[in-house]
Amino acid sequence: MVKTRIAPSPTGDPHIGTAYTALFNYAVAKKNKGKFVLRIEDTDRARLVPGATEKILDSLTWLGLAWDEGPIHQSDRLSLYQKKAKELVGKGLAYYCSCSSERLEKVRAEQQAKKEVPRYDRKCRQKPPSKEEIEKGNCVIRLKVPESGETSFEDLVRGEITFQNKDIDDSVLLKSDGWPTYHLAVVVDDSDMEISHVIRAEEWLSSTPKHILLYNAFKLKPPIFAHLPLLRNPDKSKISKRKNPVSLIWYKEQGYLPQALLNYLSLMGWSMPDEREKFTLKEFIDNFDFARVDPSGPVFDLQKLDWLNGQWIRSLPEKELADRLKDYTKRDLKQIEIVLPLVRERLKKLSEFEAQTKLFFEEPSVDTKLLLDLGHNEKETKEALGEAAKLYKGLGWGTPRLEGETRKLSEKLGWIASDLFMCLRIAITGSKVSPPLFETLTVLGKEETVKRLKKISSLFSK
RNA sequence: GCCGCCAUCGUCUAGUGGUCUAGGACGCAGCGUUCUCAACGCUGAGAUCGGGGGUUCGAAUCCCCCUGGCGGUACCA
Repeated sequence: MVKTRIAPSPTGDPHIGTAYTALFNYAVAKKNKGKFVLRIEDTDRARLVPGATEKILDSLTWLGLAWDEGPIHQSDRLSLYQKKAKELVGKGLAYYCSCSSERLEKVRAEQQAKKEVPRYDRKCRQKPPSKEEIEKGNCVIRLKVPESGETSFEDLVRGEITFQNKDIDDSVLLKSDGWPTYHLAVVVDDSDMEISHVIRAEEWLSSTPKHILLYNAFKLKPPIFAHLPLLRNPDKSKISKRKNPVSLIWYKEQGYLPQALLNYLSLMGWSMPDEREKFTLKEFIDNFDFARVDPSGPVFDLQKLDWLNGQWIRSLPEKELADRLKDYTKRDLKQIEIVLPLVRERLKKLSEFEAQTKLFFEEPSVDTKLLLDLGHNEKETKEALGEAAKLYKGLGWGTPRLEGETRKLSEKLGWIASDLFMCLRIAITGSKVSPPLFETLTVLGKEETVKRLKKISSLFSK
């Protein structure tokens, strides 16, 4: 059975890269009617952030990437890793090391000074620490990497990849605090959980041979590997907080739709056979194929995400959109539904809704200078606003009639129609930019419209 | 430094030896529509396919070298 997993570390806010990797893992699992597992890799006790796990769960749920198993916490499996590490020592495939981090640093510094490759000098591999030292508990367990030969594997994205064993360090498997490193835990867990495809970011590519060596040491069959390209900043470096928003919480707060984010992420290093750019998660799953994954690292482009989000906002059923909007505004569902048709095609992100619709619920402040910039003096402007108020007061409400009558008024006043429209727009919305004027008035209502016009009119002297 | 991965418009990409004087999308510019802004439609600018060698009748596509970018090189993941 196909089984994939997403294995984030709770060391900070849920990361866009986690969503990216999760998406591909999810797709592979679903396409093959397999399972998608969530595992929390919380073995680094120093970097643990309280509450981070919950946020990761929330984010994946928000995205709609539901896991079939988990969340499994590595911290619940501590004794298993310890047992496995000792098992390797017993078989002579790993060894205890008592070197202090100070010594390790010193060795590294010397190697670098001599322009050698910085890596563990294998002191304890030659001369193991004494039983007493081991019992004191300050030792780590290291993998005994073969001194010659090579380790290779087939990557679904990149083909066959080979490393020389002499280039591989004797990595720490079990830290002196008794917790496993990533390398040990990932192999123990992926095999234990019967993960069939390890789909992860490219940054793991160079540690994969260590993992293969571990599978060999345990006499286990390695899973299939696929290393996804790394999302990049505009300067091509690995995507990071400093240069790009990376927190999924930010994307949610901004009002990106999960469908749009997932859709955009699918476009990173992958394309539909027919080059369609807007598609659903289901369509992604149905069409997914590793052969279409491009190994080069794509730059994450917020502008294109914005565009795609706008596309999704416009194509979602109105009811569903209104429902989504509830988290981004103080208005209630009924209010949202009334004004939504007027702003929907102007929205790129849900967070913009509040600012764009404020004028319907609260009287805006109006800068009279904007009105005068239209080329009519105070007297003419006051007259126009007053006449409009008078006209509307006795008028049956509705967009076509409002427009028709306002056009007539512009002739009567001697204004260019578009200038008068702009004048009314500013007086009523406080802005030179708004939804279509008469539709806005229709929704605003006669009473409020007349009230606002009168008020602004009264601001000008005769 | 060493090891590995990668290399088509600014960005995301199509392209798997001939249909490519390289197609689409975002962004940008212009035009149209129009009461503003959007949305929408059309047009345009924008890539001698990183460079150099091969292979071949023929290369963006295959091979080699160079260059460049990125990642790894932790008792972090």
